[in-house]
This record gives sequence, C-alpha cells and structure tokens, in this order.
Amino acid sequence: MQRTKQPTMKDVAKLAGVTQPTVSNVVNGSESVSAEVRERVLKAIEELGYVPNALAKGLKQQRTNTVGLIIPDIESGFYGEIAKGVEKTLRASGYITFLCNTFYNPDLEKVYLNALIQQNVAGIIVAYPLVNKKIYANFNKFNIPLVVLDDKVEDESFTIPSVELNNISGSRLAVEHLYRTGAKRICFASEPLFSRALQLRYEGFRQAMEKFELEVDEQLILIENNQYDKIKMGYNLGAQILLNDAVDAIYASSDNLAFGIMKRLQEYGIKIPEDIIVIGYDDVPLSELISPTLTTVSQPKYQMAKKGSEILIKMMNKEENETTEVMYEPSLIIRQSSIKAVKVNS
Amino acid sequence: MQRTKQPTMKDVAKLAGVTQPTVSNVVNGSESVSAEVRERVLKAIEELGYVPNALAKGLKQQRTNTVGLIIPDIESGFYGEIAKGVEKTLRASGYITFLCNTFYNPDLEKVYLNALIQQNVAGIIVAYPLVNKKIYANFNKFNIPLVVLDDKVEDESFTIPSVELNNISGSRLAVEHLYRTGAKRICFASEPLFSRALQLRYEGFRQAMEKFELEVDEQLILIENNQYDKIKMGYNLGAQILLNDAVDAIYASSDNLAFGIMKRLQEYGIKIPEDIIVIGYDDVPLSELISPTLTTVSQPKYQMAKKGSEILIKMMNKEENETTEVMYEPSLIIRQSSIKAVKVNS
DNA sequence: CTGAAAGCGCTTACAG
DNA sequence: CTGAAAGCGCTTACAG
Repeated sequence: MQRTKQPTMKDVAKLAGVTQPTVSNVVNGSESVSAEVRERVLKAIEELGYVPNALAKGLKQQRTNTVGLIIPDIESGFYGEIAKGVEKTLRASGYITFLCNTFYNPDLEKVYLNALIQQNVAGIIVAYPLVNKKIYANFNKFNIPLVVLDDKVEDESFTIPSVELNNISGSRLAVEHLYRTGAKRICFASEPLFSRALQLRYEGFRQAMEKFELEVDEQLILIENNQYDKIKMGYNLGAQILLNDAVDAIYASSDNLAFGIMKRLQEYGIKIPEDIIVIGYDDVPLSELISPTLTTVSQPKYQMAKKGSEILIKMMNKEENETTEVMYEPSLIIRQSSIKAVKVNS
Repeated sequence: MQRTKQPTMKDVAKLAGVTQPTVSNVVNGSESVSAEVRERVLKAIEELGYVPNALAKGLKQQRTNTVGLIIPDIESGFYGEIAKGVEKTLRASGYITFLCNTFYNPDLEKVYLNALIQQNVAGIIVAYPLVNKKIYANFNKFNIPLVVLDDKVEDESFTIPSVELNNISGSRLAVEHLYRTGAKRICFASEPLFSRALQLRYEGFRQAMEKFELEVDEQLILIENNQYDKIKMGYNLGAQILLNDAVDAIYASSDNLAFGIMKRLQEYGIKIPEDIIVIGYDDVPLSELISPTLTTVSQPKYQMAKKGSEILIKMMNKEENETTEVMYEPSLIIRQSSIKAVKVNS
C-alpha cells in the first residue's frame, strides 16, 4: 500500500512552466491569467491528475467546506429523512457533511463537538435537543455558525437560529380529528418530555382537549420516565393501556411509539380502528406501510432539513446576520388507523 | 459573527513560557517532557481553551482521521443500520465519518469520490455496488484504503477487501423453507440484477429449486428492468403477480420489495400467508412491525458494517496488507408471512 | 530534556 | 498579466 505521492500545485507549475501561485489562480479563477497560460496549466493538471488539497486550502483560508450534522439515531425513519435533506442541500452548495450519531449520549455529544471544532467545520446543524445543554454555550464560545432543528434554544446571552414545527397546532389537529370521530376517552402516550417539542405537544394536547370540551382523564396520560427504544416503549405503554377499559382513542407523541402500541394491542386481539383509534406523530415512511396504515401528524421533515441547511449556508457565507426563527405548520394525514368502516346508507 | 481568533500552540507556548514544539510534545505525548513543564503547558491549554487544529496536523502528517462512507440511500432501513455500524466502529477508533449519499447517481458518486480525495480521507467504505464501475480504478490510482460491503470487485489489476453475505445460501434457506411449507408454484420477484449480490440470489434460487426438485415456471420469474423506489416497484410487481393464478409463494429479493408486494396483494383481499406465502430478504427493522410480520433472510448488517470498518482501520494503520475477503452466512427469520395456521389434532 | 529550523500545500497581498 | 515572499498551525528530525 505504498501511497504514491500526490502531485501538488508545485508539480503542475513545473510541468506548465509557470509559478505555483499562477496555478492557484487558474484553479480558483481568482486573478486573471492569459488564455495561453491557463490552457498550459489546465493541460498539466489533466496530465498529472492533480487534485487540490482541501486541508492546505482550509488551513490557509481559515475556512473549510465541511459541516457537522449532529443527530441521535440515523437508523430511525425520522432522522434518516432529515439527514438526507441536510446532506443533499449542503452538497448542492459544495459542502460535505460529517455524520455525528450520538445515540442521545451526552458524552458522545461532547466528543463530537470537539472533533468538529478540531476539523474547523464551517458550520453545524443540530437536529434534536441535545441532552447536554452546556454544549450550546460552547458553540457560542467558538463562534461556529449553528442551526438547530426541532428545538429552540433560549438563553439570555445568545440566540440560535432554529427551524421548528408548530407542535401546539399539531396536537390541535390530532385532538380535533379524534373529536370528530366521536372519541371521548382519549389517551395521551409519550416518551419522556425531555424536549421543548414534546412539552409543546403535551401542552397542545391539553389546550385542545379543553377547547373541544373533552375531559382529560389523568389515568390516561401515560408519559414514560426513561428514554429508550421508542418501539419497545410503545409496546410497554400498550400493556398499560390494556389495563384501562373504555379507551376510545390513543394519541401517541411519535409514530414509532404508536407502532409499538399497535403491536401490543393487536397481539391482544384489539382491532384498530374498530375498537381503538390510534394517531401518531411524524409521518415516518413506515406509517403508510404498517397495517392498518397510521393516521399521523405530518412534519415536513425534508423541507425543515432543507430550510435549516439554507439558513446555515447563508450564515457560513456571512450573507445574513440576523437570527432567524422559522416555524412550519404540521398537517394531518388521515389513514386507516382512525377511520372506522363507513356505513353506507342506501 | 466576528470569529474570535482561536488560540494556537504558539499562544499556549507563550503563556506557559516554553516553545511551541514543546506544546506539541505535551499534546501528543510524542517526546518526553518534564512533569513540571507538562503541568504548566496543560494549565495554559485549559486556560486558553486551546483545541488542536486537525487541518494543520493532517497537512503536516499527510494523514487525517477522516473516512468517507459512500451509500445510496441513508433513509432506507438497510443502509441506516450499515451507517450506524460504520460510524460507531470508526468513531471508537478516533475516526470521523463523511456521509456521502449518492441516490445511486453515478455523477454524484464521482463528485463524492473527488471531494473525499480533496479532503485527504484516510480511507473509504463503499456500502453498495457503485453504479459507476470506473470509480474503483480511481481508488486504486489514488491508493486510498478501501473496503467494499455487499459486493466484490473483481479486476485482474487489483483486488479490494470485501465483506459480503453468502447469497447463494440465502436463497437456499428461503427455498428450503418454502419447500417445507409445501409450496410448489414459487414466484421470484426482484429489482434489476444490477449487483453481484442480486445475481447470486437469483442463481441461488435456481440452484435451490433444482435441488428440491421444484419446477421453475419462467412466467413466475419477475425481474424489473429499471431501478426505482423498491416499495413502489414491489407494488407494481404485485399487480403482475395478481395476473397469475395459482401462485403458492413469493420470494422477494429484498424486504422493501416484499412490503410493496404485500400491500398490493392485501388490497386485493389476498390473505398472507393463508393464500400466498411471502419471504423477503435483509431483515430490515420494519419487517417485524408490518402485519403480517415478514419471514426473511437475515443479513448480519451491523456485524458486516463493523467487520468492514475494522478491516479498513487495520489498512489505515498499515497493520495488515493482505487483501481480505470475508463472507457472512445468512439466517432465516421465520415470521407470520410464511406460517399457515397450525391445525391442532386432538 | 529543551529549542531552533524546515516544511506540509496552499492563498494572498504586493512588486514588477 | 506574472513572479517572489510570507504565513496558515502544526510535526518532526536534529542540535544542544
């Protein structure tokens, strides 16, 4: 595995009979070069198979074309789509993305932040509420352009551009739909409310229940205490739900949670939607494949990822200085899990 | 967005009253430094919040701690798990991963390869058979350590370490299981056989059919001509299957394909497994959530990703020079889609 | 054990 | 329009 020495601008210059800075000018189009010289240089580049060294360029310019994407779980449908949107948008503007998968581990969050700083990334996108909140202050200290997705960081000393979903109206959509189906006894099932987004979903749920004059049964507010695999969590919550008789409908704070719940209910012979209606949140790809297909509050994930990336790109280009806060509106995707068989009247 | 100048080793050296190379020695533990000096330096590092510059280090050392991961679709369950395994394994050895999502686009494959070369990555993992086969020669030319997952590149002029699944025995497991259920008329449904892996699945299917003395009906060999979304493709293939009466079982070359097929069959009131048995390939997370849960040939994806990463790490460390070819054995995960209700005899 | 020097591959003024 | 020079932040011999 003898690595052959890569040709440098110096080698190109020698072959083309010019100086090395002239090669630099040709490559970057920075200063005007006579057509004749340009051609000689391009030919030499071609001949040697010269490829610029991004490290040297970055070191000199004090600026790179790399960006860090911090997400908790690349395998989940939700973050997979986010990653795709971010990566594609950044790539189109010439940036290349470091994948930082933290598994919600605060130590790893720290490790990654450190690694990204060492790499002199031009910017960072954080796609979930970091467990280790102290890290936000670090971003500020190192002055790295940062955009937060699905969260908003509030601190008196600094503000961070964010792209979020209107989670209050997401819950309103869900409850309104349940109200229309005639459901009375509605269960709210959720992972721990560790993020702003989840807190708002819960708050929105209570607000909407009040608005539609539905009674909240505190027995039916099922919020887990510990964070772990959401599908398993749903499966466990499903067991709790089985203990309650007379539940009409379940509003789960994420699709994955809903999948676990449905699995458990179905194992016990409960029919969805005939016996119990289920609504999820996120609209991950799976939700239209599972049986019954899942009614869910849809987040425009790809749009949000794209928008966040665009904001970051502007920041990295210093095009825009003001702090931006974008909020998207959710929509309700109605599928089988909430539509009881229609009775046809002749 | 005034970026405050980051402290350098020079700044640390000045504060600690030593020279800059001494700081380097302390940071890297490369040469012995007196305990007293070390302490002074560490205190200065702490005080200034010094973080090493990976670009400068990489430039000087002609070696980085970055690796490129080239995958076609991060959103799919299969590659999501691969990405997770790769990223985690490399991270544990101090490498940080560039995510290169190609969407099976040969131009993007080229663009990414170029970007990775510019970044001076220490190595590259390719997790699928590249569409643009010429690229493999480029890797060789630039002498970048490379490992291929789920494929094997055969060229007289060079060999590339690979981690694959034994796809012949995967098909044997599937057909054997179908044989045992009593299925006679077996349909083979697949995306285009653009990769070695898929070709071997097909070959393995024919071999196994012969072995179990099952007749292959060429009408039931459904191989798509164009590559597109696999679930949609399965949905379309499902329509073709409906045209054939008397199909006992379907062996789909991937789970996603099977999902699409099942969706179509179920829409037409066909019961799985009562009417038709379905077997998939890959064991993506979804396959145990869908209803009925899907019997499938399981690939040890995480293991394969981990093994491939470990091989790459050794190559990058120049620990091992020989070309490695690893082959994993698949296993059959039997779920509802192939188990007809058991008749209990009293 | 410590310090002075060279150089990795570039970009960026600046002089001609 | 072209060339000589400095320097980005490090590592790595090498001399003391």
